[in-house]
Amino acid sequence: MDTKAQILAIARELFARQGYRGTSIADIARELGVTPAALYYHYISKADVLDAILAEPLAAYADLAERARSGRLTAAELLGAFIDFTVETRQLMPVVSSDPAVRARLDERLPHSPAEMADAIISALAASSTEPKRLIVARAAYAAAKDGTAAALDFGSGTLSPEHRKLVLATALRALG
Amino acid sequence: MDTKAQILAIARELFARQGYRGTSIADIARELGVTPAALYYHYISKADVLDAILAEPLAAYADLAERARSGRLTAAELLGAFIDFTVETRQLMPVVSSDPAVRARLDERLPHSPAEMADAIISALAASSTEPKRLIVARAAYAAAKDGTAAALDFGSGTLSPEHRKLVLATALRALG
DNA sequence: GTCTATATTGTGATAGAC
DNA sequence: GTCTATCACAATATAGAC
Repeated sequence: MDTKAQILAIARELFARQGYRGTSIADIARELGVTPAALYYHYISKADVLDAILAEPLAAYADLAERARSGRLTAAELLGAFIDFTVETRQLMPVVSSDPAVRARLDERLPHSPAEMADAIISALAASSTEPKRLIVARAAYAAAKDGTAAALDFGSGTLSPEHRKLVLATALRALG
Repeated sequence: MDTKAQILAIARELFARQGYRGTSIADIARELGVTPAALYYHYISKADVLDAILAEPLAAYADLAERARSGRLTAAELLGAFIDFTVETRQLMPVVSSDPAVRARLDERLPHSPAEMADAIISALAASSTEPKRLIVARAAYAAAKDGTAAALDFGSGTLSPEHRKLVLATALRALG
């Protein structure tokens, strides 16, 4: 593994465990076995490391939101895709996207903020209804899928069995009504 | 309002908006119209301010977990109480409890960590079953109640109407199966 | 109760040698 | 590519005057 990728792997883990603000360049450098200055050869700033880590998950999320907007997916397909996305990004998204500093950065750098993308998915789950009641239920179902997946990953040592995937999907669909 | 309470009100809002780490003593002091040093007359440290803010919500949460452990509540009663708790602590709990620095402090200061209390409630929702499938569904229902309530509060300008409360409760119960 | 002044530490980041 | 040395700054916190 080249150094840039190593840095990302370490930063990913530390950001997930301690948060973005709670992790210093020195923390990452220590884990890698170099001095902080060495990191600046590979990435021009701490925020640049964050960007590199989030680029792929955010692109996948944007893609999911785009498919949701198209209206060509059933609720089951949409929730299933969201469950799979949650599995792939489990360590990172919850911790990092809850850091206000990170959110502010993403809001000014992305065409659509993560919150807007979530809205697109939730709106599609509500069958594009603008009625508050449908949107409340859709957001509850979205949360059920996310946290149900997280719970299943906890019990499955980090992997989601097909059986548990079915269970979580059925639970979220039940919530959706 | 006395100064101590004013400080808490300001800190509560800033912590909710910018996170604990993202808010400095200087930020709070500026909002109050004094110098940072003045705050140290009222609270011995920034963590002390945090403790004062969280004491009441955490006690309420611990009480809810205790009632869950007693096994004397139905799933509907438990979820209803959790929805009401979520309404009362809406600004604070999500942001603050997702800051790793805050979590670490709470873990070492409380008899039961917030995560343990959540487990107690989720276990009760699973009817004290230790089967992973039941616990996964229970956690999904718990999340549906939480985020459904948050969505309803968004649409209701910060208040939860009886109608929306019924809706969220029904949605979470449906997820629970 | 609040101020000024300051100690102290941590952090992101740069310059320049090797 | 990595180092040493260092800067600039922000943050928590304290001392002591008013």
